[in-house]
Amino acid sequence: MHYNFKKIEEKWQKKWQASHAFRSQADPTRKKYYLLEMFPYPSGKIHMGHVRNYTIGDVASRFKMLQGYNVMHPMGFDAFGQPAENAAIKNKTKPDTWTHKCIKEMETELKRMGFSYDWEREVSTCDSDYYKWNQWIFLKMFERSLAYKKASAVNWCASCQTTLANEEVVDGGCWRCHTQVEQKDLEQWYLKITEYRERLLDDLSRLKEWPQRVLAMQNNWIGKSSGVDIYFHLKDSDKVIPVFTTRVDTIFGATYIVLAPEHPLVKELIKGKPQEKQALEFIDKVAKESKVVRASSDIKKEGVFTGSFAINPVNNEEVPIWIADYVLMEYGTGAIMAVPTHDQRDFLFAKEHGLPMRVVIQPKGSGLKAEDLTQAYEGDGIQVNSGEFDGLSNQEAKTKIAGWMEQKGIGKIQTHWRLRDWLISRQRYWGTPIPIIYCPKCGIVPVPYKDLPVELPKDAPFTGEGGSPLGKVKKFVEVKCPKCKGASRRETDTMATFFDSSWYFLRFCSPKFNDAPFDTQEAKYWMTVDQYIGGIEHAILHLLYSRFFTKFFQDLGMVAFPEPFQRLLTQGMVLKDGEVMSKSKGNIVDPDSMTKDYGADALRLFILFAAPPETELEWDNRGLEGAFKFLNRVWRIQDNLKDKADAQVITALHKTTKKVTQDYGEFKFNTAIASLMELTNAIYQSGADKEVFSRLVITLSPIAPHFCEELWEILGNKESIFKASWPGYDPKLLVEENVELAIQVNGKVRAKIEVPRDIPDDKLKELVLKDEKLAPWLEGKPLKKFIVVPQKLINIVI
RNA sequence: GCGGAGGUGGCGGAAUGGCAGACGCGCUGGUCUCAGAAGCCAGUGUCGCAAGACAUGAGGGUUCAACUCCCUCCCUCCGCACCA
Repeated sequence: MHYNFKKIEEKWQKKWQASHAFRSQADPTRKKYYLLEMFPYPSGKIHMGHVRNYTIGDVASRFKMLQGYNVMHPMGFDAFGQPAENAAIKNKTKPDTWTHKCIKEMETELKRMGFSYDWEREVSTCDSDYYKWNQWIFLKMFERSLAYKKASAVNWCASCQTTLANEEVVDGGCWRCHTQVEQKDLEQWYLKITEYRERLLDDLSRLKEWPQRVLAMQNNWIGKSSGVDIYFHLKDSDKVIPVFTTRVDTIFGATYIVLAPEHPLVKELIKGKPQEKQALEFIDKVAKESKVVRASSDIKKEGVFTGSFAINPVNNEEVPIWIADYVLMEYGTGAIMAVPTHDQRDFLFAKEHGLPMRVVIQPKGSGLKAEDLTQAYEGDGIQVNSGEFDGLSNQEAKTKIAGWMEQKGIGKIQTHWRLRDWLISRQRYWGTPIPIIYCPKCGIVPVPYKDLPVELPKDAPFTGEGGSPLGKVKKFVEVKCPKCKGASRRETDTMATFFDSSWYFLRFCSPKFNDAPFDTQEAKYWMTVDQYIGGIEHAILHLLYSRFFTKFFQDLGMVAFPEPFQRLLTQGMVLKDGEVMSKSKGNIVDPDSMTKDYGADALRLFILFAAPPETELEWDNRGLEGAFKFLNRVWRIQDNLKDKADAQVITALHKTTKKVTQDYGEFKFNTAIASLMELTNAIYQSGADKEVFSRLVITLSPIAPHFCEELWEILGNKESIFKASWPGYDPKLLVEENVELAIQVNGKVRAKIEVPRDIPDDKLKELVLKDEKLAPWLEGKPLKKFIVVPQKLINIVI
């Protein structure tokens, strides 16, 4: 017979709810711990990824609780977004109705897992008392010119019928539906995240408890590169083409320059030249290629001559101006100087089109000749053919040439960034309305703060055709201008949902606060988030935006810290048969059905035991059964308690307590569980008393909370186990009187010996050398060394 | 190409200079039972009857001692990328 998990889990879930067991309140006399897991999109059902994410968080949270911290562990819903609209169209319902139904269902499933959330702090981003503050933040940004509107080529997903931020384009496709993204010219709202790029980059160094790879990805994404803008004058006019380079040391080897086909000067350069027709054809061809195709054609470098020339400002040489597909308009200045001898791409292009080459960097101890090169030399060396800079090391020359060019006004030290401003307009209904009014007289007018929230009309028509439903709601669109009271039109785009999630961790500090997005006093106590847990897929998007918002609040004087998340854990994915679980693959394991068969505690135990939190986890039904078996094994201990446990078991208990305490703190739950299993095995060998069993139950409780509450009660305790305190361990009890040492001869184990723990080395040596098992190995050979590693092993070198 | 994480039994994984494979799954045997299930006990890296030999992606090195440190290389996954 197994323990009655169904009854026990329901019982304790009810008790926790009734007693507000996980309610959290600011208390300056206690040390706080803010534990947060990335809140879910309310699809209606939780999946194994959620279970894993939230179980890791729950164990950490309950462990901190037992250690006496004032823990805040909130949960909410990232409730705006497209799936609600799609569901509304499909099921002929409203996004609002559908979302709230899903939230209810998901709450139920989360509660069934026994997670220790403070539900009184719950927020849903689709409620107007949440999104009102999105609008408030937007207006604050607008006042500071951090929110602005501009016309530009934007990423457009034809399937989702909306624009996308750069961060939302993955491999040239929409992050949601993978449809190839098109470029479209539109006027859209942006947030000036680029104004924070320097701080976003520099402060990465503060994030010492973030995974390296997340830091690396953000660093990559922000993409700072330092170099020099060099001004090339056109030969036949006074126009200037700036080119950007990080290798200014190679400027004397620049034998031609290349523009991106989209470069604004190109049309002028080719006008009336014999090459005009050919060039236009080429530009047209490149324009038709998608970004993906253009990036993938990495062998052949195609291009045409414009017929025009420019002047290299360092030596007044005439250099031809080419157009090529390998130069990108969106990076640097959209134009490069080409140094075929010292850049592989330029080398290939120059070979292809017979362009001149000149060596300007000579590697130490060799004599490179341009005509002998089979590839570009991109390493360090000594400057040659570089005028007054000859003989310098190229690294030294880099600084000197840059300074010299600035002085002569022919170049400027420049930094280029990959990060672009954040496009937040979405042509969708189910999101936060952008609080802007367009007045024919006054232009762009922000909605006054007193008029917030701009509520989403609940009765928008959902047909799935003809653009955003918001545009069809007359009473929403047609408004009076707040300034001149004239007839005006309301913005019908909504905000990207990543806006909503960029500050929810602050809202949790004071979820019902009415005067601002959050109560600065509450935030002062609770923030920063001590531990944040979520999927690696948010390494850039959500985590970058949240960092940006936090810095903005810092500038508003609302928070005093630059970074929101102290420590970050990115949990690995849950796989089935080596693949990500997905509907299309039909390999989904539903957590809810697993809890029905084995209970939430067994599911929690298995998911933590099967792999360390950061690595991928292969789902294994038999592993889950094993976890259930272990719980039953622990359950049966209560039937055979004796009056006093053996010294052996006491030692095992203290060892386990030490190990579990350490491992929980470091999120090594798999080895913590292994240690608890070892203790259980030891108890099966020689029995436990009530004290030993009680401590086992407490140390297991963060992982299997319902199960342990029940045993705790059976053991005669009146209060919840989570009111108990975390057991310590006695270092004196960790060591046994006798220890077994391995005896190695030349590094190979040949015998074992049991000796008193503090035997002196000379006694030990005497004892060991007498050991008859070693005789065959030692016979007649002189002893060179006798190494003792205390309480572990002995190595005899002969 | 740049950056990050990895490569250990049949499987998930443990060990961060000190007895490789903890713990679990699976498998084998025993016990209990009329029988089965569950439970409990024992065994289980490979080769070998054994003594023993060989084993942590490959090869080299440092060390009394290397999964762990150093060098050379291979492979897998992830992010960025004709980034000038």
